[in-house]
Amino acid sequence: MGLSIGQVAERTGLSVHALRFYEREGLLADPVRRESNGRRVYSEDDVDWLAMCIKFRSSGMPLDTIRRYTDLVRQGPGNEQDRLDLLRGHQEYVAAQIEELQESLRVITHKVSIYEEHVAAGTASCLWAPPEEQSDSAAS
Amino acid sequence: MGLSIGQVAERTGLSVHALRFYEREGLLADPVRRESNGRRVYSEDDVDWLAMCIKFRSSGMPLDTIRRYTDLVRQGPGNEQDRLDLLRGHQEYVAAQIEELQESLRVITHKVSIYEEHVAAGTASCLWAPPEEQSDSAAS
DNA sequence: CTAGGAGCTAGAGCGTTGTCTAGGTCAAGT
DNA sequence: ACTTGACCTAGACAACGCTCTAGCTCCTAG
Repeated sequence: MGLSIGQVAERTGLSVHALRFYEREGLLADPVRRESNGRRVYSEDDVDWLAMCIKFRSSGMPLDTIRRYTDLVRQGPGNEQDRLDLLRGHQEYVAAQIEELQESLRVITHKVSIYEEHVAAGTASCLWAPPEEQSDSAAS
Repeated sequence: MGLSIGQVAERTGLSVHALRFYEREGLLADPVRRESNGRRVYSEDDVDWLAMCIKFRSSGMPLDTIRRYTDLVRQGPGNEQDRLDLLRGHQEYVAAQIEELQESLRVITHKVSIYEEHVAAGTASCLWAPPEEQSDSAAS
């Protein structure tokens, strides 16, 4: 039931350093319990919470915003609208990111296909215009 | 035909500081020309190249990698395979990012919908379990 | 003639997100 | 008894990607 920081590091993929750092930054919903000797004891709930933080982080939510969300949760019931606003904001942000990446991917894939032809044609490269940037801007 | 740094900043969205920074970092395919008085003169090609750099950056390519790509282009024809490898690597990276973001978006959207019900039900929030993290991990 | 604005270089500073070090405690194994 | 390994705190350091400052030169408009 109680997990050491090392165990939590192992299952979350965060380093023990990062775990302590996240705690200092106030990203844990409730203060981590301690053994008599001062060592941290994490619960499964803590791990679940951390997993959520990691999802937030990996989708580009700044630690600062995670902290604000955490604060709302820590304050308890009554601010669900605020949490919802925050989540919706991030939802839109992630959706926008996906859009942008898809657009970038199209561009990159286009460049890749041009180089593929180019390379497949072997020495064809030597036939291209010497001013490289021109051939390249033609490629993009 | 020749653009000042301010004009380029305006059309690329980069700051003049960032433009000089990029140049110092070797991200420009060819050295920017200068007026007699030392001021930079950019060509349309430079702007195109910068636009490509921005696409790379916004899709998560580190400046370092952009520099490597730039170096390849600067070296001229003959290394198309290397360029292709680099582009393919980034292509995969972007695709993976999109996947991850889509997964995150699903999770977030799920949380949002739970809070929406929650909020729509008005004071229903008060009916939920006081230990917030539990209700929340239930929500995720 | 002078003030403003844009540009220049070199280099310092900064926000974010960790990572690492120093110096120490504690428990278990040999 | 001693070593090893996990853990602790406080705080220094680092990578990345800019951003800003200081101190200067130009050009143009009033």
